[in-house]
Amino acid sequence: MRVLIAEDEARVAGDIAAALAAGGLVPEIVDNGEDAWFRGGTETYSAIVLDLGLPKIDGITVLKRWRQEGLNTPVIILTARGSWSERVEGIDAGADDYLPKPFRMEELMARVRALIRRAAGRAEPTITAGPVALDPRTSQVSVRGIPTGLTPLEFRLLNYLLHNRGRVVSQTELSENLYSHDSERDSNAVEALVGRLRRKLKADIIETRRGFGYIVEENRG
Amino acid sequence: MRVLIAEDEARVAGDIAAALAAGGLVPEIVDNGEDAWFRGGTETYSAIVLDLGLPKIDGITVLKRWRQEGLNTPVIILTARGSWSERVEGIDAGADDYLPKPFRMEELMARVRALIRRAAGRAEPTITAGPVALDPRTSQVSVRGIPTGLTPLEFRLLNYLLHNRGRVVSQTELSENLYSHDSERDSNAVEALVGRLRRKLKADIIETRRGFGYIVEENRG
DNA sequence: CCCAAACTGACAGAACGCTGACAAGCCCTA
DNA sequence: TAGGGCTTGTCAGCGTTCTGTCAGTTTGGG
Repeated sequence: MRVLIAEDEARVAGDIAAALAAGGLVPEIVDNGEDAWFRGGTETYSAIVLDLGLPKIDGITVLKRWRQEGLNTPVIILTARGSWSERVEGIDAGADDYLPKPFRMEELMARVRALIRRAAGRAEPTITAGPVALDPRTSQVSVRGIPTGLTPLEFRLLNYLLHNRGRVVSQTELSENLYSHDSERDSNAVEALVGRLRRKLKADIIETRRGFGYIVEENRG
Repeated sequence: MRVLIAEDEARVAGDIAAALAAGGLVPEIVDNGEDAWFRGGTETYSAIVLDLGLPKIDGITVLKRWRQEGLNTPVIILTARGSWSERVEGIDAGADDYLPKPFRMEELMARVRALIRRAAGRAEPTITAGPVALDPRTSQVSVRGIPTGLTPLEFRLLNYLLHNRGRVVSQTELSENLYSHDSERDSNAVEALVGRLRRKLKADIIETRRGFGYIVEENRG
């Protein structure tokens, strides 16, 4: 049971890590938003403890990106004392719970455990678009019921598009979200990727909006 | 600013209504889940206060149905004291905020106000003029409800005109805003562009002010 | 009636996106 | 460590679509 701790104050992070470890969990610490985003998006954690005041990328932004990418790991955010707006914003951005600072360690532990327990029971519904079904739990994609093997990158692309159904997603947005950063200019990597994905999903669910980007239409049967 | 209160205990409902009214909001009370679902789905409210323990249909179910129907009014749920699972369930079901009972009335007021403010911030983004509707979120334009495919430049032109409704926009202003740099003198690119756009939007929303420029009249009715 | 401004259709060069081929990088196995 | 398979970025060629320009026509104000 790995738990990601995104907290820039080393002492606080250390305390949380110690408490979690004492509870049988495996803590990992990052101290800035960029690392948090990357680690959270690429590794698998049972839960994430996210401080909102992070260097480089702010916590809310990190959370929003995760949710947009389809990450559904339970996230508990640590908010400044009495900052009500932060809490609402956090919940809007997809936080599962929040804890105002300062807090007692036992309380954090209780909530983290509760989240993990819940997440274990929670069945994330598969996302579908036409004949394509994506199951985030097993990372499996099937077309007309037939399991289809996708490469990791293809899967991330499809996942992102499905989580943003009904919206035109530009190539820049895609490359920003699929690759950690330093988007290469003048590269047709995304085009090639889309082409490969289309060939594997025989279904024609990804439309091109020339000059705008790609779109998966909202559920049509 | 109407607010729906779904709460079966008459005294509590009355208290909330009084507090909201004192805050300049217009409260409406329903005392069971069925009415809540119906009223919430058919009337327009700025926010909804939803007790989870309702007769006939349980609050979580009502909330889930609303969200499924696409209702995106902010909802704040009232949960039983210390019932952690209810809160998580509520958020999963689409609640924007929760408040454990018992609560101080000021706190409820603060949260309702925060939600309304937030909702106002994410104002409905589609801009309309006559039968033409432009949705920046999806980069889609529809005329009389029929999606209409525009090229990137046509889209930018329409977008600019709609953002400047009721004002005459000169050709130079347009070419300065549509093209990144040095507008060509002696070119009728803009005229050609306007012509193409007009043909696609069968509607006659772009008027010519000979010698001055173009204008899209302010929405009336 | 005159003339400039605006419109329209045709056209060609530019921009865009798709595809197949290839190669570099990576992981696994022998 | 070498080799094979898989993944993914790059490149070049191709067809499609977009868009500026031109030429000819229409419109509208004075």
